[in-house]
Order: sequence, then C-alpha cells, then structure tokens
Amino acid sequence: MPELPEVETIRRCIEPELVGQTVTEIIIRNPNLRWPIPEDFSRTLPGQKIVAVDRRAKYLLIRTKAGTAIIHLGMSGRLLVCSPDRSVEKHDHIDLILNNGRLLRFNDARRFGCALWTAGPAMQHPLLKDLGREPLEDGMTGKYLFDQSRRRSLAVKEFLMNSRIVVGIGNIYANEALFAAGINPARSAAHISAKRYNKLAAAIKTVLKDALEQGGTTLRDFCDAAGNPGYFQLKLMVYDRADEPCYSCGAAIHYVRQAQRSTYFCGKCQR
DNA sequence: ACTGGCTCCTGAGGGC
DNA sequence: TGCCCTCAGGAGCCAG
Repeated sequence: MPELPEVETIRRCIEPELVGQTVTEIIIRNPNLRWPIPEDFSRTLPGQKIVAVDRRAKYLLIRTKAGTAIIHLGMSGRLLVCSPDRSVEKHDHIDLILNNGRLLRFNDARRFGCALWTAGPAMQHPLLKDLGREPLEDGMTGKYLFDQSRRRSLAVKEFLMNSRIVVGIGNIYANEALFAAGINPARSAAHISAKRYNKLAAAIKTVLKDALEQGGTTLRDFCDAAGNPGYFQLKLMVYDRADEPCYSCGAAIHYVRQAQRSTYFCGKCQR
C-alpha cells in the first residue's frame, strides 16, 4: 500500500539505476491496468534515454526527451530493477529493458496501478494538474491547511486524504499524523483551529520523514526496487492496533470506519 | 462547489 | 482440505 514514503523510497532506489540508460525494448504481458497501457507508451519509449526519475504525489515520472512515462503503483504495485534472467512471475505486467542489460519490472496483482505516457509537460497531464501541495515542501503549512479547510464539512481525516489539498497521505499516515497531532480523526475539518493545524502540519512532516528514513511501511509485501522491506511498521502508534493499549496513555485504541476506510485512534489522546 | 458512495482487482484470512 | 465470505485500499468518477 504505497503512500508517499513508499513511492519516494522506490524512486530513490530506481533513480540511479535508470538515469542515463536507454530503453531498448518494452515487454507488455498484460496491458489492462487501471487504464489500458496506451500505445504511445510502448511505441515511443524504446530508443529513449532516461534523463530523470521524479515523483509528484504518488506518481513516478520517468522522463525522456520525447515525453514522460507516468507510473502509479495503486495499492499493490511494485517496481523491481533486476537481471533479464529473473523468472517471470504472476502479475509481472511490464518490463522496460535497459541498454546496460538490466530491466525495470512492474508487477501489480490488483491492477489498481497505471502506466501512462505524455509527450507534453507532465505537470499539465489531467492526473497531475489539479494536485494539491507536496506535504514535505515549505508551502504545506498549518496556515495552508487552515485556509483550505474553512467551510469544509467533512472529517479532518478525509480532508487530509484529499489529494487536491495535500498529496501522498494515504490511510496509514493519515491515522498516524492525526495521532501525533492529538486530533480526533472524525472532527470536522472546518472546526479545527489554526493553532491545531500548525501542529498537524508539523506532525505530517515528522511522520512522513520518519517513515522515509525507515524505508517505508511493510505490512504485507511492500519492498523497494531491490527487494528490501521497510521498517516503519515497527513505529506505528495506532494503525492496525484496534483494542491494543495506546503507547502514550494506555487506553484501548478505537477502531471505526470512515468513508469505507479503517480509522484507528486513541479517544483520550485525540480530541 | 462539495461530499459521500461506488468501483476497479486479487489475495489473505476467518468461519464452518 | 476446501469453499465462501469479507476485507484491504488509491483515487477517479458520478450522482445528489
């Protein structure tokens, strides 16, 4: 379940392997991802030299002079840099073969991910152009969250997970950031003070940076492009801890459903 | 302009 | 052992 720390971990892992390499061939075993892999993707990419590997929100951007491949891992997507000798496994949908003899392999059991192509400026792509702020950038402040949340009736947790406001925060880190900020996830976004939003903005940055340092969260099968797991699951304060004692006050962690998502929080520490 | 609900998909895990 | 059911979740899309 890649959120920002997991996607950024993968980006850092694949960047040195890809930049400067030329794509010599593409193998597509199953084009039916969230959207079909466009013909442009397989036609244009071979012969192109990769000039950068960037990230915007949870999208990975593999840039060439001719355009940009836009990759989203959805919920179960993985990228692996490996040798062409590696055996092909179930759900290995795409291989990008590189001129150094290595390849980038995209595997996605649930196929919620996507691989798209844009010849124009990537940030103008419909999926990217309306995205909110990057949580680790300076512009993502408590004031920004406060201003955006006025006259919003939805719960603060759903507000945080809205990628038009702030990107990269999925269910795990929304739960964790709200715990760190001492805010009840069900509280209406509009009814939280500027002061508390300052605390929340700081909590988001701390949680995401910490998770990034740990190489992400591996609950079931997340790993980076070299196959290494993350370790942030050892530091989760509330996520997946229903009925277990709060590490801070000892009260039992609550579990509720919000917008079809699991929410975990401490009723004493979070108000 | 917002908001909540639905949807895609497969694999894991629980109950019987 | 095996079958059936439920759940997990990113985020676009659509109806209200």
